[in-house]
Amino acid sequence: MTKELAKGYEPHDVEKRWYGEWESKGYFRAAATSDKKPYSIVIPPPNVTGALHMGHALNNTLQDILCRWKRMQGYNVLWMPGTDHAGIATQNVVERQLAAEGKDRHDLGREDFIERVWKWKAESGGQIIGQLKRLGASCDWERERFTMDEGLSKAVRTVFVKLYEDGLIYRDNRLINWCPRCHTALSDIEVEHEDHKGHLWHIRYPVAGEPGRFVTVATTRPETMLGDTAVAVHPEDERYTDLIGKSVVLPLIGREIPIIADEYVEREFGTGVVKITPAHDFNDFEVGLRHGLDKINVLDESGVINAAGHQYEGMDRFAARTRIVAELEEAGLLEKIDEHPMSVGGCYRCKTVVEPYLSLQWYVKVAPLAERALDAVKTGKTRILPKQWENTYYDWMENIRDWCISRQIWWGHRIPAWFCDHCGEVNVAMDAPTKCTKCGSDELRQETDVLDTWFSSALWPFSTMGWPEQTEELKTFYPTACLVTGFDILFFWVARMMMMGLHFMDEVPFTDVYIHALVRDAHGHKMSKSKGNVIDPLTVIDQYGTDAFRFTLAAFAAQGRDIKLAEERIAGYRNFCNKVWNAARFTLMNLEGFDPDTVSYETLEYSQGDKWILHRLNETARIVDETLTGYRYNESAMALYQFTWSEFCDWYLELSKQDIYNGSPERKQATRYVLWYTLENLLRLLHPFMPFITEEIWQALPGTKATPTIMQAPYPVACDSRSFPQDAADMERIMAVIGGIRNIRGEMEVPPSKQIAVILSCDSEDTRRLMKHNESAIISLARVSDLAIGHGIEKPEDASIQVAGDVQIYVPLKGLVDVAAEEERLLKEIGKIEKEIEMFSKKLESPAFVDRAPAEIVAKERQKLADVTAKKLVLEESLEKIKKLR
RNA sequence: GGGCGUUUAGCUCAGCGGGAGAGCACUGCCUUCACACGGCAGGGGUCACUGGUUCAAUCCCAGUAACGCCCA
Repeated sequence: MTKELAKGYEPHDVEKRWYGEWESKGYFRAAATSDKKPYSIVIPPPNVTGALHMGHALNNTLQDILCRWKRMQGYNVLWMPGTDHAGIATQNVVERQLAAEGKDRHDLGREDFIERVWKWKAESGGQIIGQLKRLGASCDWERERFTMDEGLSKAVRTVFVKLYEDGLIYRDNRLINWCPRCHTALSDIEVEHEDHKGHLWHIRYPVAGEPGRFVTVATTRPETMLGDTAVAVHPEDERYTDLIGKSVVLPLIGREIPIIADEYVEREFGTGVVKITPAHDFNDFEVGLRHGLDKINVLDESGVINAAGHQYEGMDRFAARTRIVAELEEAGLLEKIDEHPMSVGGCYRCKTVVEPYLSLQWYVKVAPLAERALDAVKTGKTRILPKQWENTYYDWMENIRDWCISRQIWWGHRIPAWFCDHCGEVNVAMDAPTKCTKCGSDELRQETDVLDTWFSSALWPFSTMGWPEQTEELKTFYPTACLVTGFDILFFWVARMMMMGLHFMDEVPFTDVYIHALVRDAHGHKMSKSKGNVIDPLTVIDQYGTDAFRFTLAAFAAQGRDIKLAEERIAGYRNFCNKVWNAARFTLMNLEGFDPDTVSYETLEYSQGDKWILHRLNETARIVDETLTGYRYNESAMALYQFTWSEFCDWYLELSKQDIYNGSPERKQATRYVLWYTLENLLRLLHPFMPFITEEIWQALPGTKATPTIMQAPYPVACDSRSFPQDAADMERIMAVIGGIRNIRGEMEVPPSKQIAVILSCDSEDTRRLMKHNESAIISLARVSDLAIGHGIEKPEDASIQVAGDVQIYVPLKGLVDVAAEEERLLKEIGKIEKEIEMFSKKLESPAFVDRAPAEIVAKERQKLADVTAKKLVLEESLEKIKKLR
């Protein structure tokens, strides 16, 4: 039954082989209907242009851990995969290709361009799917969706029409954020603000009809003065009271504009006089509305000055700035230039400086939607974890502004609205109407704008399950169990899914939102191509294997903290994989001819060590269950790591050797059973974290398997019948004795090849029996040739001593070491103990502590002090004796 | 300007109201029949600073500083 395993773990072949097997056998498939309890997660759809980066790797590893875990727990698990059409990003990719051919999208025209994008997608889009598979992602690939596939497009149109009919979608001509390179509107959150060193230009505007009199305005954007339609002062600013109602003459242009008073003006800013440019500044736009000012747009869609800019027409906005400043200076109208730090908005796709731009766009009225989304979190229908993010969510939801959803690009869901050229009516419908619903004209033009990419993503939890059709999938899997994501898309995506889910499904889209960290480089910097500090997950996988990488991510995924990915840690977990592998090799080597099917757990007689490892295994299962339930991945990973390495390998495997090699047939059989049992359970516990190596080993284990894959084997649960706290505690006393002997060996530099004689003097009969009962373990793990156990034994004069609980350990030194070394060792040991004694004594001497601390705490401290004092006494006596030997 | 987070061993990070932990790195011994990607033993920390609460603070509270992030 058992197979030979290679000496070291070689991940690549194993990964490829098992992933292919799992996928082809349909183990990732979810049933639309099932008796099992459902558990569903929708993947945050990566951009179809995307390549796997650290963020994806973390995000998807965490989801896969949950899915594999829940699947093993017997749930009907759906992990819904797919990709996002990523409007602007994808259009940019194809436009860059065209540019390389010396063309732009207008050379192709809309239809051909879109066709070209589809072609690009078919050929090179979605490479990330293959990369997710290398990560081991157990998505139900047969259900893979795309935000622009037919079903999802229908969902998008349905939602748009319904929201329009509900009065929650409207058109308006106002200022939006405009990217002069992408030639499209952006929503507020698609603008990334960055601090820049800017300037504050002080410009003199001559007062009309009062030659020689000026007001000085301060501005960070002098070129927009071309569109000024007023200057404003604070109504209570005494410096300018007499000017209110008068006019100034706009320099360079000569247009006369009014001086108005508005409380928006900060008296302390600049000179207290500001220019008002309603078409190019968000605040000025509001002022303009209050005062009925004209809005003069001086830019075209590329950020070039238009005809309204008179002599500056055709100049780029930044060139115009330079020219205007120069000409103002020439005219003696430039008073001064101050340094001025300012925040500049950039397009989140291409980093171009965005322009507040006056245009007619479509909006979603979000206030009513936001209210429900807010309420759902406040009432706990959806939990956001870690909890601190709830406040961020509340803040944003409470201050939310209407969502600009139209984009002037071609790649995306075209807005289902048709304008009647005859009567101007806007017809919004699922499908192209043949005539105007108002006037019956057939002169209809479809809106050319497409929807914000995030509009379709907002529907993802239900559109992927077939909505608006009432499918079995929707019934079974909506709402989903958990959404795993980074905080960077909390607003872009999570908040909007909440709003749309509640509005259209009347239920939250997920009950938990788990927000994970951002992956940074080892120094805490954001990874970016320009900084050259990007670590490519695929390179890591090539180098260390998927399992090691996944385990690293899980171990780093502490809540509420960014991950600084240190490569040494990955190497450390690669070593861990190798350790698991070799533990399995050892176990299999010793299971030759062993058939677990013929052995029953109940009939075997277990040793102290057996019970200890069974107990620890049980505890580990309990901890993993608890921590994973709370999304405390790092704690699960640590518990598994410690158990595997420090307990199973370092102690149990070593303990088992003497029983396997020298034990009675019964002892040998029980040991083989416990080895098999522990390893088999451990593999299942580890599987969600390390899917490949666990499957590879599990398949090699002897015994009949109830399932064809470890993926479907039940996840271990802690049970009281396999909990042996007393035996485990006793075992730990044995381990302490072994530790004591090893300490002497180590400190005295006795090589492992040298066997030593040891005398154990126990303070009680109980302890003596325990030691005696486990003497073979002590002999074998401490490499003892001669072990004497008794109580009240006098310490031989030339022996080295160590104390473990109520056991004194004597190691006769003759021929091993010189007394000086022992003296030094004892002094060191006593030094350590003295510190402890001091601490406990101090505490117990304080009446306040003894009187007010809980009795059990005081008793505990007393016991500790007694133990430590006794130990010190023994060590001191032996130090005296050693000194005499000199 | 508003909000949030972080500060613990040389490095990367856990932890947390009652004797400071892990991995890597470091020192010593060891090619012990699973593993040198290993074993055993060991060194190393006024848990950022200042106050407060408490019998007891690395942990709770307040403030300070440095760094980072988000929003305006």
